Amino acid sequence: MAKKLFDRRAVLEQAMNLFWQAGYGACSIQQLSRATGLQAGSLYHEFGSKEMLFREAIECYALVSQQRIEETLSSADNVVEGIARLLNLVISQTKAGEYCSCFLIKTQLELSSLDPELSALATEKLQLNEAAYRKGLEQAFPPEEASLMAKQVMMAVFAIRVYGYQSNSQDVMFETVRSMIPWLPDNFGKAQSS
Amino acid sequence: MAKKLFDRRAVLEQAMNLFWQAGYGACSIQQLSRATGLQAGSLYHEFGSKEMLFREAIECYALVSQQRIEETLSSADNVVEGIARLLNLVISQTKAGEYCSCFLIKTQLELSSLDPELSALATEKLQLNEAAYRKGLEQAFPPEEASLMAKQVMMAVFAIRVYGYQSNSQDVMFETVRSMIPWLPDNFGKAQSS
DNA sequence: AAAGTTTTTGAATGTCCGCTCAAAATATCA
DNA sequence: TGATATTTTGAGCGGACATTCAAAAACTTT
Repeated sequence: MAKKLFDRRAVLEQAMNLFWQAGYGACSIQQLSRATGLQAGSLYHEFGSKEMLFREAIECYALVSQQRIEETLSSADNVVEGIARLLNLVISQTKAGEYCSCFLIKTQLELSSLDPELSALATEKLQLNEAAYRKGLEQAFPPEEASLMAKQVMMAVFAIRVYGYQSNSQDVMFETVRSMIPWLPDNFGKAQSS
Repeated sequence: MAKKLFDRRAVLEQAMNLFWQAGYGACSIQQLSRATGLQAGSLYHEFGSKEMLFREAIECYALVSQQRIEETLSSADNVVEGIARLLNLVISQTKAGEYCSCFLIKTQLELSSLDPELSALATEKLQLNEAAYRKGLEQAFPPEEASLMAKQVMMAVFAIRVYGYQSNSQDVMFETVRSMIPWLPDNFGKAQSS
């Protein structure tokens, strides 16, 4: 049996980046072919359809975010420090040259009317993120409080992901987030980044 | 000279609703034709191109939001009450059957790569919203504080507009927003709606 | 009612879309 | 090396897209 000549994971990541940047609808098979180095036929042979490729791209993106949250929270001195570090990261990504928000949020908004099922997939993945925050927080706070705090974090992330298009000044966002989530450490936005 | 047979404003609003729901890319001229009752040729005769129609739709949406903010803030007992009322509205819209977030936010995210100019137009309009909040707040707070508070409001609105896809329970959002913006009135989310 | 002007129509145009498939290339196995 | 299995190719398919434009309709003015 002939072996595949490409690295499936690398191809998937290229496709993911393109979908993330351009959106599902605006991303043509030809563009995907160019970006991945695979011909159209090969893409279909490997992934089945544009939609199935997109689903895998979403899964890939969601897995990475989920792991980043879990690892950061468990490796930090305490949960609150970990969350501060994560928010720090989200804010710092805002100043990237080709800023393109969050793949899951973009998908949710783009496809809510056109393809509710795909939109719902993105929603599910975001809920997993929230659950990861909550789980971490429950190790230091009572369940009720942890749940509220997790929602605060999610909403702060959403706010940053959208506000990132408005302002190129991170300082403003640090200050705003700090005042919106009063339980962040005192040094939030003032010390190291990442 | 023959008179036009349609109500330009009504046509524009129908087009705006379709663009708002489906997005720029996913909205075909044929759909717009069906929704507005005008044939493709008439749409081009009147608006020039799909993009120009879209620009007018954005202007229309932005004008309405701007006016709602200004009127609500100036007619309320005090600015903080007015802002509470506006946040109340944004949260309550979340439970609408065909929830579709905010036209400006969706445009910003959809077109940031594909058509930066249109995306920037949406960004400008959102900045006008923030300016309206700030202007209102400056009547009761020092400029520095008013500016921070306006940013808090914007970020809360962004958060709600995105979180609206996650949860069908408004209570959660009321509580979260209240804890994120501590200066809201005590009855926020507990008294009347609208 | 006739002439003049603008609006409205909707078929036609060329482009790009997602997707298919027979043929060619390539790898593995006997 | 030859037989077999899998992957890769890329031209080609029908359809949907934004846009155009000559002709028809509708309205205003004379």
